[in-house]
Amino acid sequence: MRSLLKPLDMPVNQEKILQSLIADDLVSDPESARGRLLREAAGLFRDKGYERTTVRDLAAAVGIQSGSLFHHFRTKEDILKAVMVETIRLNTAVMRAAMNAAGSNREKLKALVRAELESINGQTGEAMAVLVFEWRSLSEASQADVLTLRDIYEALWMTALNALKEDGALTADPFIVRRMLAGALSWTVTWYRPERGGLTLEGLTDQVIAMLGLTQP
Amino acid sequence: MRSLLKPLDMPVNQEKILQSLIADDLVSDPESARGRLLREAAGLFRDKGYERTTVRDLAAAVGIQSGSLFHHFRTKEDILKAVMVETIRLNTAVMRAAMNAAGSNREKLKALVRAELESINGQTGEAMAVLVFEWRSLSEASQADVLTLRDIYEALWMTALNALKEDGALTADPFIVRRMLAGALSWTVTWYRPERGGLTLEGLTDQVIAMLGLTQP
DNA sequence: CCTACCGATCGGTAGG
DNA sequence: CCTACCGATCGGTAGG
Repeated sequence: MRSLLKPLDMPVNQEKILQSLIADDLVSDPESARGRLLREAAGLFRDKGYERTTVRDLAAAVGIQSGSLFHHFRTKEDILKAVMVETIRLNTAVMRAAMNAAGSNREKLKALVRAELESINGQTGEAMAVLVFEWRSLSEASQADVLTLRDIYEALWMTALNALKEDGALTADPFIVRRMLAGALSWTVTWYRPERGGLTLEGLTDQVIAMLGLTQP
Repeated sequence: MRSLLKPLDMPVNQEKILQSLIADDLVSDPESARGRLLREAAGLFRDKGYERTTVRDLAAAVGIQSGSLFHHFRTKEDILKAVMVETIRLNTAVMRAAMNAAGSNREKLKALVRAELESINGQTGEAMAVLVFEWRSLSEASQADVLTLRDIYEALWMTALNALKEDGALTADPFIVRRMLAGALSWTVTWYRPERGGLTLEGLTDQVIAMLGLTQP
């Protein structure tokens, strides 16, 4: 298994990052049977919720019989867990790349905000929403596993926010700021509709940064 | 039916507001059979989710048989809807009182932030969490009804934020600020644990206000 | 508010 | 990956 860290000093390139993760078997190939199922599952879980989505719904979405699902996954819950695990892995890699590509600490934070907004409102948005709204449906054992991955993801944010605090650019507590940002950015999935025109992702990012009231560099 | 607006020019007093709403039949008496069921339902819906909570769970929580539930509510979904409707009614009244009791526009915003944090992390917290996390489980018809009530609630926030914008104290867009605040404040239910010591509700409120970067009055 | 029960649907399995 | 099926559980009802 190659290192998750290796390709990340290159410019942000989601496709390259994805290919690298697939090669390391950290994320399923979206065109494999497993990959397609996980993508459909993310969509269904987000739209109907995990509990309302039946194994028959999942099977129908990829055109197989419900009994055949259990050839790929031991239980329905394993599917939920896989959606979450692969989503965090991909997003951690993307966020790290975005952060490393940025220069100043201020730019690093902006890159994180923008990347998280992109994750939530872009292609992986369904899966990100599942992570937020279906947490309770995960067994405690699975929660613990996913939390380990989430800690790595959150450490990225804390690195950027702590650096800004040390610079004196941030007055509020970095931990609190991150928790508030996590809620605020996740919540955009319920109201932000870029395709309807109006605010662009860049504009939304600027609004978030402006709201944080960082002192000028 | 007396007006929802009448008692709200007096100082904030949750108990008085609750009694007034009960008298007007807008909220169930917490000691009535219906009121007790709704409170238990809110707790179960938050802990297990609406779908995982069975009518047998609900009945057991108030010490009756599952068939008897349908004497009080026509369907399980009606229980979810009632939890949401009564929660918004109560919180709208409480928020309005908090806002009216405040002097400056800046103080009004702070009062709203504090009151919403109290709602989310206090006695009605379970029900507030249900409103956030179980929205999808509500039928479209019920969603429309609840949205009508939520619009009134949100109008309170927009009044306060628009006033600050006109004062020149707020630089960001009021609508965006409210959406971000809605997410950030709701999300506290997942991590903020005042009983563990550390940050008080007042302290948390201050952090939120500081984060908004309002220019000094 | 209880007893007794229903039709439907659920996640999952066996054997190919 | 399919066919055929299972035991369990679900929301809700009838009649008192």
